Amino acid sequence: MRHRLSVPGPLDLALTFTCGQAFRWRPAGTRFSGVVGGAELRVARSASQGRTTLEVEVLGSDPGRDALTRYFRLDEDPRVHLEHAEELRAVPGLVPLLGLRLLRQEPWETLASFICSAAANVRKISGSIEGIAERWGATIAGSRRRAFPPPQRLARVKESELRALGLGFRSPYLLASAKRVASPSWSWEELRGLGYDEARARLVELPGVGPKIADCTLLFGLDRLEAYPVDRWIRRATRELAARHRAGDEELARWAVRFGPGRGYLQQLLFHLRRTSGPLPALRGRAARMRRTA
DNA sequence: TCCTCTCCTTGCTT
DNA sequence: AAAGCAAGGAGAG
Repeated sequence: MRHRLSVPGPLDLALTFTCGQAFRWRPAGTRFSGVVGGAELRVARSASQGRTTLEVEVLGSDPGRDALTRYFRLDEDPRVHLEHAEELRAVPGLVPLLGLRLLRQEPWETLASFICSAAANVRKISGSIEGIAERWGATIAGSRRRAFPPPQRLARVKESELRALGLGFRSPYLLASAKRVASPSWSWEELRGLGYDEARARLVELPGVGPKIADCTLLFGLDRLEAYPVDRWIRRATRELAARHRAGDEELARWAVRFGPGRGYLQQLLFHLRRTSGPLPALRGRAARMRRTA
């Protein structure tokens, strides 16, 4: 099955897939291959007459056109998220990153991925997630890749098996969280209905999940763009922008509320920018000064 | 309550 | 070759 999806606004596939939000995408010839749900997707960008199109080939169960549009967030132009953060236009190198699309990923896979992210790098996280899928994931018709296993499946593996995959100290956390999420008392739908603070508090109760991983799960897996995950790079970036070099993580997240409802997306741009381009200039806009105590 | 420090695995880099 | 580093969290002090 093939789909051709029209793309509003800029689109940079390499940036979207390698920026550290998702861990199952990799180059495949001139395209990118990724696993989403029960399908392998092979995607490429094409453009003609000023219109951009995303070409999607589906192997396995077809998510359907609407689900793909949602996953790749092609129902919006990413530039809208800068409307409440005009001062960020002054940050060199930020605007060219707007081709990065924040993906709407599946919450369990997102949670598991970021439990694996503790004190790891993107390459290691990808290897861990791919290893879990190869070992316990369902096969995909017509593809050599495998789906990411549901929590009920992962809840039945042994900690030693996770350690054998190289997950190290993250192994007991991932296993225990899988058991919690697999239990009947856990409901992602209920979580979606909660406010940001309550949903975050619920996630932090899971073993191996602190504020940062909870925010990543909310942002990448539950479509909550008000989440602003503060990791070591965003800590540096935001301290520099705010010119508050002693600020703690929660204080930085509160400061970033000024970036508006799309701050989670902007966090992703800042994360990439800070990693690739070094220190950022302090914001000097009127808003930055007036709301310094917000 | 909040802050700081250390430990926890692994593998690649310097 | 020893140390540093990588989308952190838990527990102690």
